[in-house]
Amino acid sequence: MNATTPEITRNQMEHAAKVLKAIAHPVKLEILKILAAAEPMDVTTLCGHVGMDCQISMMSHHLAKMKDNGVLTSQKHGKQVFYSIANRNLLNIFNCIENCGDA
Amino acid sequence: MNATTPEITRNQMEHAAKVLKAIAHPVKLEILKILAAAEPMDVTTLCGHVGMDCQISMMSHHLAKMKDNGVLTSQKHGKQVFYSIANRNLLNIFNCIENCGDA
DNA sequence: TTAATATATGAACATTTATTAAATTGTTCA
DNA sequence: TGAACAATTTAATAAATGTTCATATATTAA
Repeated sequence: MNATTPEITRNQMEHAAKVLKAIAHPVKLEILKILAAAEPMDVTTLCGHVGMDCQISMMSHHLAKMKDNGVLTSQKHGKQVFYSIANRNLLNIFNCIENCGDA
Repeated sequence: MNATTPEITRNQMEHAAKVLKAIAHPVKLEILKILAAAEPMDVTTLCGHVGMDCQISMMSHHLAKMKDNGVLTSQKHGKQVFYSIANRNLLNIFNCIENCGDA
């Protein structure tokens, strides 16, 4: 341990970077925002909210990555899979960014 | 304008995604954290704080991208260029992520 | 069992990002 | 001027991402 930046934090940084990478995409942010307002939601409905150019396959890829990185959770009911936000604390990210936009 | 997600937000999402992409990297997050504690700072000093595996050229690339996306600002003094955080509001991101890590 | 629906997966491709080395610009000082 | 230093730029390459299409799995209904 020296006086500069402690080594320990490196792992935290790597984890944080993974989480951020898992949401640093317009569609993924929109998924978060939609779920923030109405969660849980199934893939097809979610796709409808995202817009006309939405494809289920693409949605599925995005959702899988977000789930893999601990951003979302899922629950199966019949043929449908419902997604939720794993930790709503993450939603504060929107505040951070909004305030930065035009400052 | 329909009842689902308003079109307007798309631009905001795209902007937010750009900002997030510009920091979603362990070294970039570390740069932010170092500057948060002692800003402004020149490139060589910053590189020293990041660690032994730091190369000036790499640092310069990271800094350029962060500056291009409005995350950092820079000011030249003599031979050195000092970087600062454009909007310290963004630092709240660390809180969001820390609280999400192991929840 | 077959058909229909919901979602996931895998391959292929284009695009973007990260890393490194080499060359370049700009500044200060002798 | 020219040597020394700080930082940027460019180019080359490797690696990761995003998108689309085709296919596969799972569930339900007929």
